[in-house]
Amino acid sequence: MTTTEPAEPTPRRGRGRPGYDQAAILRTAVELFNRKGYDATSMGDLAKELGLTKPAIYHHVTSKEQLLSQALDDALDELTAVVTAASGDRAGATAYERLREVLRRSVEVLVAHQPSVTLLLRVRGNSGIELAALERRRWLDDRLAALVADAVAEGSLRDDVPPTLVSRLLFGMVNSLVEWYRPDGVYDAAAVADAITVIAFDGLARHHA
Amino acid sequence: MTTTEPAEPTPRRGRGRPGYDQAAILRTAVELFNRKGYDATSMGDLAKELGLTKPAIYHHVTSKEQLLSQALDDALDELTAVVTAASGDRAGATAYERLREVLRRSVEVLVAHQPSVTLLLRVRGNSGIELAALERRRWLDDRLAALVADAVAEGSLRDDVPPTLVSRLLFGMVNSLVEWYRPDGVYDAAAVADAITVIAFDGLARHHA
DNA sequence: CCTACCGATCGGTAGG
DNA sequence: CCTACCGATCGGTAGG
Repeated sequence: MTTTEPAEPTPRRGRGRPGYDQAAILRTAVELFNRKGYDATSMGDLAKELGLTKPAIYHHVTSKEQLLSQALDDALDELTAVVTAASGDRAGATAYERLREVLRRSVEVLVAHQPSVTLLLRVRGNSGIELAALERRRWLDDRLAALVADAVAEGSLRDDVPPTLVSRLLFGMVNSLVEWYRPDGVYDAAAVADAITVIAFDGLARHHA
Repeated sequence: MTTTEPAEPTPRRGRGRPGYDQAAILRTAVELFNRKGYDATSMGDLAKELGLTKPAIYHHVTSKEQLLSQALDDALDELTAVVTAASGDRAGATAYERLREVLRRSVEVLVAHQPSVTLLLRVRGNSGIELAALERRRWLDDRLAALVADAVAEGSLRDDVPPTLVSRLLFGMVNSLVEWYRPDGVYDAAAVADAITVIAFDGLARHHA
């Protein structure tokens, strides 16, 4: 199990206790949620990780679910921005170009917001908050499927594979990022986006009919 | 939330109670684990789903973790068989052919054993059983990465994308199956395997340099 | 009266 | 298989 240092306390404003703010607690909470799972993470675990007592956390945060909700909103807001920017035909951009763009920007979001997106992709719908997040996710998936269908319709993508299947697999590949990508590793977001684009559009095979 | 009927009780052996056996309880348990998450599923939930009391379950099963362990073993045994069959060069088969084969057979396993594989792919390492499963998974991933590297080395796959990245993305795409594939849907295992193979090796783009 | 907490414990529920 | 429970721990809150 990886040892993780809690998010840095905000720079001390003079004398007194370290003083976490809401954002720092959220970062540590999301990291724990992803490492152990949301349900398996107790507020006591979070307190220990932060070097606080459990009641002290409630000085900054109203509930465990609020932490989940904020992380899910962060991920969903970012992904929604990407999909919205790529949906609807912008001046002169083909569906194919917009699909490439949404793939590239999705990878950037997954890399820049990996903790919250990871949490989002693991939501099961166990509460109202989770169900609402799943509904927003479905909206995103529908937009992406429509974009793929548009690219097939305009003739830039092959039409011998069902567009819905292509959409699932394409973004399944992108989403798998959260399971293995490490920001301190050898690949940056651009390298991953390039690899995905090459695989998806040009294929890996060197010689084929 | 989807309503799910519990696994059918084994055919009654005459008079008396329905009489679940271990396998039927395991099926229902795994289905619940996947729907709500392992930690969020209580043995009471499982009892209600089966129409039994909580203690009655322990007549058939020794612990909640045992149910998890059996499901993980099922998934890992199946995937290991696929990878073992494809690893090491069999008579006359190129790495490229073996890679295509392992992709196709992986899809078949994911479809035929979706519940247990889904559970496997969500394991976080929260217990000894989970850590052992993660170790077996890592072994599989290493074998798959080696197979991709072999295919690049023999010249059948393009070498301008890092093989480790290709391996991650390829099996990320395959593994995403567990998140959306429905056995009662329009696509069978062969259709999905074909789509993955086409995307991965030939690419989606219709015209490219 | 503020902030940033603490020690102790609440009502419920977990797996067994 | 059920009724009746256990040791422990859950998320959250009391007064100070």
